[in-house]
Amino acid sequence: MKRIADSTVRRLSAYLRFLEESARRGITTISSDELAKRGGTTSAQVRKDLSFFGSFGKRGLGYAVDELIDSLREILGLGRQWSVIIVGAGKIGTALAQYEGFRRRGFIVSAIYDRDPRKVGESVSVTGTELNVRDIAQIERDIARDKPDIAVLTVPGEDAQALVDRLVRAGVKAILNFAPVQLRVPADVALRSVNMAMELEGLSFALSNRNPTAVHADR
Amino acid sequence: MKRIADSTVRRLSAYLRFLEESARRGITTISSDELAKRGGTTSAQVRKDLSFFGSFGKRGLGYAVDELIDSLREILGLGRQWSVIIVGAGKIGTALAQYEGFRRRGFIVSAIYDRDPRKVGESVSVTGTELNVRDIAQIERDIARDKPDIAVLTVPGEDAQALVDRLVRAGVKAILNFAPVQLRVPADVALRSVNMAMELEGLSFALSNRNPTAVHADR
DNA sequence: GCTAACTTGTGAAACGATTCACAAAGGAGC
DNA sequence: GCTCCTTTGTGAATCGTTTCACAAGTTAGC
Repeated sequence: MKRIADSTVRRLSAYLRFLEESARRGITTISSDELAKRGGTTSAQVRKDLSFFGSFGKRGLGYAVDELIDSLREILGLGRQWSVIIVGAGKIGTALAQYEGFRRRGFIVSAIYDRDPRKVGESVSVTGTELNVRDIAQIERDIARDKPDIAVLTVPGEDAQALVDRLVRAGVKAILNFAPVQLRVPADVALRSVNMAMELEGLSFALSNRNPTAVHADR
Repeated sequence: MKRIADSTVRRLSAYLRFLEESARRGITTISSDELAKRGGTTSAQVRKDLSFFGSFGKRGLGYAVDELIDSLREILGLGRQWSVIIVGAGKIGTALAQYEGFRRRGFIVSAIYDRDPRKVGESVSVTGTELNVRDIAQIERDIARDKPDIAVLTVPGEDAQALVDRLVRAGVKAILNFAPVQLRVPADVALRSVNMAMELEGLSFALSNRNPTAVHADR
């Protein structure tokens, strides 16, 4: 029961994406080396990543594309649909709600919230349907009733930690945070943060230090 | 000079954010331990991170908040303004253009592009001003003339690599990618990627494997 | 059935990042 | 000036991840 590194999980996602593309092109078999080239890593890394979960290849031959896709989807928990709520109906929140890539991968946006009374009741078109913005005041009740799997947080930084605390208390076990702050959650809650200001600062640093520091990081 | 790890740069951003908050609250001095608590790390880590760039504290006392803010801004290259172009005027591109956090930190959106003729010419309100969506066809000419520092890529995955190649050929040295694909750039171009599908898959994995029993056992 | 060509799966080695632990330095009280 | 308390800066130890290197399994050709 080994702990799987975050970087490993990210690479598995990348492999899956490339495998799906390969399948669409009719490729049926692929080697760890081909997979590595496209994922920007090495064949040993690919094999090591997969070896945490079992052995999926055939020596001398490589991996069966369709089988490996199935295995990776299983490993990543993509064999089912996940329901997602979006907390914060600002520009980014509504843009995410409308991003069809989510639905395509099984992440279904089931509700969107804001605390601004002027926004509550407004209609947001989510791929395939329409959702009305709900009042954040009712979020605890809704969570108790609907048991969403994942909350996406797109509120101003000042409000983020207080909202996370409410979400966690209400029983949310996975949060994707877009607010530009460092959040604290209990150990049993999964948290990922996307901090665009931080990414831009990373680029700023790279541009300012264009010495040997070959910053070429695509996680 | 030693190569600075990506994780270090991210933490420096986090320290800076917390320091700015502390300054607003009137705190003038801070220890590595306080800084660590808030950044979710350890005091030794904080001191090590800073030690790559010099020695900024006073033994027995800690760090002067204002001085450390200045030093970090200098290190991260935030002592100047950076001009940013946004490539792709879809939902996410326009949402980012309007995100005022960028401007506040010195990242000025100077142009936004799309290839859809119906979008070209449309007006997008960027904090403080208005920008007209330009035709991607003219992006090489514009880059040669305006020399933007950073390009933010918010186009569909299928188009992303081809566009990156054009941007790189035109002389762009830093790219922030939002397309859900693994991009290749030359070593002298800084690249950061934000892949929301990958983040959601990371949460999916965490939710699926949270009874840490099923994950791997044998050998 | 044998050989050659290939590719996986995996211990071991190398590498890189984090944490430890402590000497050095600054401030406060007397 | 001396002692005590605090906190930095940093070499050394530790820990975790990546890369190496090779035995073992698979296919193809003859």
